[in-house]
Amino acid sequence: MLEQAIFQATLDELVASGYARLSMEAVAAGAQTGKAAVYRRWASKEELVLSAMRAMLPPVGPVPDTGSLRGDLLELMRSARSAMLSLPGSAVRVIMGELDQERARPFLGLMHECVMDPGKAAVLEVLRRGTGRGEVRPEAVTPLVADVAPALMLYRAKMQGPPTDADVVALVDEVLLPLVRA
Amino acid sequence: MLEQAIFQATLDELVASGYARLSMEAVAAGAQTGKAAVYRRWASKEELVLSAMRAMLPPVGPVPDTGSLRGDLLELMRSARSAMLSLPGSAVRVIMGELDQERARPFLGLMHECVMDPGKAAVLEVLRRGTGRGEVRPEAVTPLVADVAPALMLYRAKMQGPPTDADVVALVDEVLLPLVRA
DNA sequence: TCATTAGTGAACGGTTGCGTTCACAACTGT
DNA sequence: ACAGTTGTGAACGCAACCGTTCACTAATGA
Repeated sequence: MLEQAIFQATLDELVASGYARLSMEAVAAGAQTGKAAVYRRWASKEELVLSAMRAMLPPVGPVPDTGSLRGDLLELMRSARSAMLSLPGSAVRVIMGELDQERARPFLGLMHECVMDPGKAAVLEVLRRGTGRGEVRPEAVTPLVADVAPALMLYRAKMQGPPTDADVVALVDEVLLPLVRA
Repeated sequence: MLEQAIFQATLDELVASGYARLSMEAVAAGAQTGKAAVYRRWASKEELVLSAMRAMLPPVGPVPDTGSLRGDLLELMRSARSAMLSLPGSAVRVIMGELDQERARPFLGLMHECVMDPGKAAVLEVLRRGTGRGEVRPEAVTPLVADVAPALMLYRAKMQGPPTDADVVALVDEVLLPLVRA
């Protein structure tokens, strides 16, 4: 289907060129169609990218419940890593990287809604469950603490490249567990 | 001096348009000079931006030594916040935001050398001093832990806008101190 | 004063991309 | 078969920008 091909090409272009330099011409070429077909559906680059992101970001999965805090955090972070390394995840990283720029500001709401808020909610749920088991000190269950893992993963991915599974284990064992334990 | 004006305009343009869309014409116009004068000194946009960043980033200040871990961390993070909110700091954030893109890859070395490595070294020194005082558990003195603060500050700045002093205090008290304490 | 250097503003030829239009072909549904 | 819809590839006029060149002016130093 043509719309699917256009969305796919949009994400490819985002990852290759960033939002700032993404061009409708390149997207149309990547989808093997003409500009007219793209403009018939979306009036602007912004509209197209918003639609492509909404359509291509996977639904949020269930919050893991392994019976232990470490187990939950590991599963959550492995799932986050996996999302990060996917095409939609890579496109999200591009957009987030450009959020300091005025041009990408319209994407802030989408990033909150589809990426950050669900991720934060999942971490908070795991932490709450941990307080019930006496594994987590209650004062650690805050939005700020819940932001530590995504922040670190994004930052380290920029500095060193894609995170490994060992990176995920280190994040949980060296940062998250010491930070939240009772 | 003309070079100073060109560097200033370069940073202004970085913050306004990002690296991807920064143009030599806009830089020249911002410096109230002509393209020929810019090209006489720098062969490319990359060269210009590398030079401007090297010239305009302030030297790293001394590592605070207040006598207490909390005091040191607060001073360090206040200083980081202040740097972040400056023009060079804003330009650094733009470059870092684009590091996932091939085009900005040449800046990775500079970012490590002038921004990340010195910041990390300062945090590690403060932590090491804290182990000496029995305030910090020795296993917390790692590069990963030292990345928590910059990562969180950048992430939160994107999500919510410029950090306040209260944000800095919360970062120290809710995240850093619980994370590293003995 | 004169020679040299540097800067200015404009212009050049070329590239990329925008948003739009168009003639024609292909597809779909009645 | 016919009418309506959609897509294709090309073209349009315009804008922005590139890297370079140029005639002239201004500044500097001997």
